[in-house]
Amino acid sequence: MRIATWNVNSITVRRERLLSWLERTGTDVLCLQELKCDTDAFPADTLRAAGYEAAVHADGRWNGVAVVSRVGLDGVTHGFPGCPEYDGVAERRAVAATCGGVRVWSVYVPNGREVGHPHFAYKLRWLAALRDTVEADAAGSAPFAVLGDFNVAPEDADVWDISLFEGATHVTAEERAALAALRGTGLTDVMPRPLKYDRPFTYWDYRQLGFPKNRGMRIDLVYGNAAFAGAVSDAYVDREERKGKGASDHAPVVVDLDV
DNA sequence: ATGGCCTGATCTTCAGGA
Repeated sequence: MRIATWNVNSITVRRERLLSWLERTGTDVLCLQELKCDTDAFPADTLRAAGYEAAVHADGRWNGVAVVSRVGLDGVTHGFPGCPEYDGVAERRAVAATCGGVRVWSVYVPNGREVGHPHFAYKLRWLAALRDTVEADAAGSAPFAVLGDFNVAPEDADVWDISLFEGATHVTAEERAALAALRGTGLTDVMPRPLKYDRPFTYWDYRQLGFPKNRGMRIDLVYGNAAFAGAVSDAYVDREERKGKGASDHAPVVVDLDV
């Protein structure tokens, strides 16, 4: 089974690229983030014609997540209990489904904006609530994974130059501790291989030639339980998809499983 | 990779992204 996660930065703009990419890679299950559309506007019909079902949790301008599968889609869960609100709004940042015997969460962790900003505290609360949500499945014997845009670089090596991140979000001890707590439920960081250079970055800013200069970050992660991680035969970042006009600023992370 | 942001809405200007 080929399973992947991709922050598409607008499903509306990325629709044709997405369809071509699914066909090119033969991906069975795809977790999507930052749809930037209403649930009604999600191209479910187009995907169905290509053989994929979709579980969509989206609310318009920002956020929005989905699980797209051609190997079944059961037990769909929109959001999770105890998910914190921001500014009184329950943002749509998580959706789960069981696809071909593998249970997956597609998550879009809040950005945090700046250290000390209310959004930063929200980000930490959100990760803590996610940890509580996945605890039972992570400890289970069935293959399970949380995939998505975590908006945290787990290690200093996961950004192109750590010296430029002094005081910035995405690399703080608090954010990394929240990720460590999540892993503490029994999840392993499935490290993808880069197709070029030495580190598997998944995001490059649109600005200032970030991609050509490889000023990237590894913030799109696959956290799998023992059954999931033990079945991984390959994992890579598809940086080819970051190239050219009309690319998302994130590249897909692809994982092959022997299940 | 052949370049020095992109997206959607509050819509020609701005918030948010990270």
